[in-house]
Amino acid sequence: MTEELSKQYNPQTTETKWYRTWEAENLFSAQVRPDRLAYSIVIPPPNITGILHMGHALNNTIQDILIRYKTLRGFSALWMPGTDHAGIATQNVVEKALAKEGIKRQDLGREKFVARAWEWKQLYGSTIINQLKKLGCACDWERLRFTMDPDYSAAVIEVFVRLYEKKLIYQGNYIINWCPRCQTALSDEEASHLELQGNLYYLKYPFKDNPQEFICVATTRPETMLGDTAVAVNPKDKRYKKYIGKFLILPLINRPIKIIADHLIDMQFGSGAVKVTPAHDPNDYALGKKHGLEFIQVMHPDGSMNELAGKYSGLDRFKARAAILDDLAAAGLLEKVTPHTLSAGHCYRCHTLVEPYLSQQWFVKMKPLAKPAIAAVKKGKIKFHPARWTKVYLNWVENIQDWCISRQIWWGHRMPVYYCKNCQKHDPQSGVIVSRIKPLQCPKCGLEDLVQEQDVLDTWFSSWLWPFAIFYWPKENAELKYFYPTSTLVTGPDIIFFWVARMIMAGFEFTQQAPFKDVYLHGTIRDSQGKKMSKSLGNAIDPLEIISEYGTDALRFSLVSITTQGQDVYLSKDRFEQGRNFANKIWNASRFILTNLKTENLNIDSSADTKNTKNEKLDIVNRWILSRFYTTLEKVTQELEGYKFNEAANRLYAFFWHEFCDWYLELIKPQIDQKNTQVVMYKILEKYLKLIHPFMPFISEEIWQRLPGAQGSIMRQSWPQLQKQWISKQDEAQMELVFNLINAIRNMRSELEIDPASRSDIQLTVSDQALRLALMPLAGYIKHLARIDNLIFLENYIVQKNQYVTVLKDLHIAMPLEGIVDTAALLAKIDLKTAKILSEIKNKENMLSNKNFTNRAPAEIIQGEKDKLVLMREQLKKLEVIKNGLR
RNA sequence: GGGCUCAUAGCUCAGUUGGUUAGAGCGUUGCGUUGACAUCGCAAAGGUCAGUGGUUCAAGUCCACUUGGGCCCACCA
Repeated sequence: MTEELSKQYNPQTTETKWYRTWEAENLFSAQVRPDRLAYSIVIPPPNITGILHMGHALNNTIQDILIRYKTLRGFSALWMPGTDHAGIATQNVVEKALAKEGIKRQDLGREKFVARAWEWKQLYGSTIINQLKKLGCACDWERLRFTMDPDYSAAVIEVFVRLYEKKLIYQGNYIINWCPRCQTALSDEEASHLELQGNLYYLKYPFKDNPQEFICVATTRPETMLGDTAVAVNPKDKRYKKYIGKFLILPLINRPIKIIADHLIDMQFGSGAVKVTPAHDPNDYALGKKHGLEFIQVMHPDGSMNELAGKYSGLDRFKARAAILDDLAAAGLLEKVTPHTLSAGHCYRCHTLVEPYLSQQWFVKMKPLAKPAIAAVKKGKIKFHPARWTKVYLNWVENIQDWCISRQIWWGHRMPVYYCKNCQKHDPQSGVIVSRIKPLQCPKCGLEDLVQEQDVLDTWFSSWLWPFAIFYWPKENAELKYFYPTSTLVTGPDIIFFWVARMIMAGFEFTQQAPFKDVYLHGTIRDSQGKKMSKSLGNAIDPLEIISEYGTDALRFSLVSITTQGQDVYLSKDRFEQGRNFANKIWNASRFILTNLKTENLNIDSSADTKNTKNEKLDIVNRWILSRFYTTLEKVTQELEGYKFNEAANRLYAFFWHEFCDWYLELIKPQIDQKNTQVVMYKILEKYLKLIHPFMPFISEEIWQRLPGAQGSIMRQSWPQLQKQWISKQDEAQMELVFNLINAIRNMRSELEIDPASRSDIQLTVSDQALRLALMPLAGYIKHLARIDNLIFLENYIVQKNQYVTVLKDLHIAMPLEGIVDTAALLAKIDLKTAKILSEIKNKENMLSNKNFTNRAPAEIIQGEKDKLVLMREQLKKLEVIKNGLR
């Protein structure tokens, strides 16, 4: 070793060094290689406004594990990176920045505003990309895409035009979710329903021909009453039957409205009479259409009341509500107010209460697109992991509603729709032109008076093309052919509807294929209270802070080790200590191995473990660790293939710490210069580094580079081959017994409070001859780790005074007592053990005397139970003997 | 209203198709020694597996219900 290794692992210097090297050496780049199988993942593109949070950290760590693992397994593994323009989110951020300068977006105008947004994107849009690099992500950065790249935008336009031509896109006047703050339409998915503590207001509407009499209606949104155009009752309702067809006077506005009948009205709810506001409520809209009612809109897009709201015009909707209630109360028309919980949509970007609003928007007809997306999942062409999400997905796709895709913002893909002003004079519909490129003149009238649609497309209308548009679809090309369909999608269940389902639909519609085979859905990261971790709640643990405090590998390992498949993650900061300590453990074990390695011992090529026939040349300790290593390799491989990342991580942790370090390295210390031991020790470390590399890329590379046999980056190595011939249950069982023996002796010493520095003598009685002969060669190990001077093997136990004896299966471990010993305390302990064994024996006896059990249980289970009983009885007998010895 | 999910050691959680005496990390207690590691080692304490009932030779594991968390979907105004 030319360089001293420090006592502690220092992640900071290591991480930046290796990430730079990997980038410089182009190790993230995946090529189209016909000689290899392709494995590909497209990143869920983070918003350009995004800042790395724990959700990203988990999501991208999992993807990185898959990519690094598949690369080691010999796939041409591509991780496609990119960012999302995030229409509303980005527009809001840019507007906020402008507000600091005292500018509104309207002051700038569309063009200048969009220019400012691009500027913002250039400045801050890759923040998250740099943060992903700190996480160690092995993305092919040269292929970085953005949802508003020119090619990508062309794909979006292409898709719009194709759907329009198939009549799957239409324009119409409907009630949509409107965010009065963002001043744009939202899709149903973008309006997240939150429970609100509100009131049910009972309003009295007087009859037109008899103003002394009233019908009472119940509403949660009294301000919309200004737009009422009817009152509806159930035709079967005896209370109101006689009034159907009569007129009421809408208070405050004094407009006559008709009483209509519809069996959709629930007689039980409220007063049984419903005010109908077709322009401000989706149900009322349907009623309005059905009964030919007038649609009166009383609100501006910003949520304030408009000129049709009479004296309330100009008031914000909530102020208008208060004023209207006051006025109704003053007029004696507010019958009562009862508390009422309701759930109402809130803008998923700014959390403002969404207003159902009648407006002209563009929609995608989803039912035809859903068909193949349903079939593919049902047939298992696409699999969800964990499978329970399949049901959630299917439930949504099978009940899919049309998708409102137009947004009244400026940042995004402007719709490829043009209006001919001339044609629209005669008929609004005939003036609509949908075209891939801006037409110079109207194809119908030939005039050049064309304007482009102001609206942009929903951000998700570009994201749903991600898996193929990222590969320059619709252009035919080698990448698309080779890497698409992609292999695995890794994301959170919160965007199954927004994104996953729509990608599946787009995949089938535009490429006739499923865009991916597996969908792995990880849990949501929550704080220790179970709340979703988010910046706005102030409960977030910043991954970058964890990286600088504990290291990236520690962050990654800790996160993954607590992510049970699909289960939410409750996180507190101290979890990351485990990862940091583990990295340090790997570091120090490697340091120990490397400083004790005699390179001349290593004929790397003729490594002992690859030859099946040389078994007997290795002693059991080396055979044992090889057996354990290959068992670990086999299981970890299975677990990674099955997306059980936490199980793989915890297995790797337990193997390295408790088997390799705690037992193996301690056992071999006295024989560390022995050639076979050197080879095995080195080989295990070398292979282990590859297994841990997907989880902890930095430390594994750092140590890898210090191995005498290392050539090139660990990223370019291959996953170890499983050598089943090394897996030996017999060797494992024998070592297990040695460990139990050592533990028992340590335990005795601890119980007897023997000075740790001193050494003891042990008489070990093993009646089974074969076992005795097997254990005798291992005496050296036992003496070494249990701190024993003289270890004497006996065939038959002889009761002796002044001995402390423990029973382990059918072994007797006897230790001479020296000095003053609290015999009473030892006896008490033995009594406790005796009592425990007695009750267990009783249980077993009951079990075995039960004919139902002996008749029905499998033979090997019964035999196992019998063996146990025999062993227990032996133990009991021995405990009795020991007791007598102590007295 | 429908659906999903969770309840196991003081805390955070594992526990594969039912089959040893139910595990880990952290925390706690005691002791610190062996040719890497105090971000460490050794030992110990700590559990009626939320409750009730059922299926079974056998239930933490399967079923039903109950209680208490969390989440999603749905147009009762």
